[in-house]
Amino acid sequence: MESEHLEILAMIVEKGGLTEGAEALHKSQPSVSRTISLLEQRVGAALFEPGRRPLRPTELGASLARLGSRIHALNTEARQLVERYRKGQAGRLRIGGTPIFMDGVMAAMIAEFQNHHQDVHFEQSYGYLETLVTQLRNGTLDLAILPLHPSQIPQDMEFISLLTGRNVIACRSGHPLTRKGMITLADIEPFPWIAPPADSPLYRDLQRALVSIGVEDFRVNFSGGTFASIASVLAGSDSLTVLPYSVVFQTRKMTQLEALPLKIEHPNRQLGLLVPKEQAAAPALAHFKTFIAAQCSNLEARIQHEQQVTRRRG
Amino acid sequence: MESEHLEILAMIVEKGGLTEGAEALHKSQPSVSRTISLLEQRVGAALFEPGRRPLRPTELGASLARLGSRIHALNTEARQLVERYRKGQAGRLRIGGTPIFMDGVMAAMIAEFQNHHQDVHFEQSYGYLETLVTQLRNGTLDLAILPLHPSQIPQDMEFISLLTGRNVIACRSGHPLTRKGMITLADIEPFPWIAPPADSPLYRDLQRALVSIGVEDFRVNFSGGTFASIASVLAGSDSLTVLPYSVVFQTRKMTQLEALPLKIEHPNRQLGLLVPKEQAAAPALAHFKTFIAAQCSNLEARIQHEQQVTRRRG
DNA sequence: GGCGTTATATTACTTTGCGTTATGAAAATG
DNA sequence: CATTTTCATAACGCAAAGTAATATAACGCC
Repeated sequence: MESEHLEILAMIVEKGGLTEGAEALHKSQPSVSRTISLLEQRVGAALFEPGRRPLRPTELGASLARLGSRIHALNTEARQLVERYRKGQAGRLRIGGTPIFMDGVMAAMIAEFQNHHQDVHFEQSYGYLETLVTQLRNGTLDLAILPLHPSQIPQDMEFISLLTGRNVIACRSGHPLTRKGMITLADIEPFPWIAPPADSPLYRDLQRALVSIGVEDFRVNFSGGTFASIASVLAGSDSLTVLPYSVVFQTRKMTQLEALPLKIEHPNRQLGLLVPKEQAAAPALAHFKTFIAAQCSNLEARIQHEQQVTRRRG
Repeated sequence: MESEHLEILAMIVEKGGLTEGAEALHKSQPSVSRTISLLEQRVGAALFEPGRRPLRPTELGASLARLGSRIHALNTEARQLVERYRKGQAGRLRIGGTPIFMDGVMAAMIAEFQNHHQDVHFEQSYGYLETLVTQLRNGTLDLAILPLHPSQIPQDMEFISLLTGRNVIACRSGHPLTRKGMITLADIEPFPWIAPPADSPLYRDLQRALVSIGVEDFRVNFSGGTFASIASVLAGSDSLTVLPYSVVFQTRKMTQLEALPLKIEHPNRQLGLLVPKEQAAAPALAHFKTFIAAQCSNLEARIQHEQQVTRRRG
């Protein structure tokens, strides 16, 4: 017994006649007539009362029609799912990236994206360049978010630059150092440092940044945590750390952080979005890419604007 | 998008491969392979990760497979329904008959039948010869239960005789008359009568029976009710009425009734089962017919047996 | 009851798609 | 790197579904 036939039966019963049913199914009347004949033959019993003009189903016919109707509903659901998937309104995006930036900037943007695309399901994970590229290649990840130097972009990948990778020294708002105009090496010296995970690019950034401003020896009193723990420790102490400015800017209200007005060496990298150069990417991915690009462009503009204001004031 | 294809997809995902899936579906591997290709083409997206040997579904493929699996479950349900219908274990039987006999004898037998055929649904109604035959003819009834004289059997109907239509005078057990050996006309005279609905054959039976034993004028103190109300009134008073003996016999424990040992004229009729001479009757009907015939034959035997015992004693 | 209208069944024929076997290609396995 | 396993493709026959044209049956209406 074919599901298709049950659906046809259901439509005929619903519409109350072969002719109307055939019309609703965009088929000819003889076609559905024969389908019913075939079905009756296979079932071995009449599905419609014989010799009745307003074609009325038998009990068995009505029961089968109910099942057919439920099958049809599921089929419709499948069609709608495909439709939404095609439009990028449904599906699954597996996104991986460097922990601090994912937590500090992307999470909020993903939330905003889901306000417009409710049925897109995100699977977020963390990682650095090598693992991310591997995962992108073997298809366990749909896109990666990470800081990258142009020379590091793999041949088989597309990199969309989102934000300049500028780092800053971050501290709690109200930190003693924020009250000073010019900050010297000696001013910084007393405060302990929070370090990101030792295998992260940000950790190397921290080292190089401190070297660049002359700090040779620094005391680390917290390391290895995620952004949430770093932010908490930072907000509850006078510790310092190095963070992407975008992260500080985006989360400063919630985390009570601010950036010290101290130029530190920043690596020549761009925070951006890495995806395989595939043709068969999930439709939702395209939407997400343009959405994130727009959000980050907006964020960059707000950062620029604030810097101009600060410069004028200072 | 065809439900059939979704079912195939579901099976492949469930079994974890084209080969196993094809086997489970009793099809060849190339066949299901092409079905999936076609489905992917129509959907416009990959349903399985490309270039993977233990064929793994994509997110979309898995979602569609879940729907396909539910469709398959419904299809299976439909097949099982048909199967049970064929075996007479499912379906609907619309049964109509004369009220007293339906309530007094048939209802208990239907209950017993349903112990063996749980999914057979009964729609019971009441009526007399004319309406019943009409309903059988226009297909709003599957079978009728009624008393019938052989000459009354319509040409296009089959009549299965179940019980002799013998009537008795019924009263509550413990009624004053039950203590007498021989009952005379004068004994009966003081008691009021309960009459069945005036349009019922039983009402005419009552009249003729009383005339036959010489009662010319009788007092009716209750009429028109169903068997339940007749039985209640009978049990709660010293009234008399005329009932088929099978009804009294079958329900005497529950209703506290008994029959007076008084021969009354009984019409030359058989209580039986009337069905149209159709070829396409519901399979459950055949089962029901033989079941009821057996039950009634059994009932008749028990009645016969009791009569012999009573005769010997008296 | 005969008659027109309407709905369904039937017929004849074409096309589509599903089934098969045989065979090739690609990925995993050792 | 060879072997095995698993999937994709090709070629072809057949069942079934599509069509238009037409016959037939049920219903309603004088």
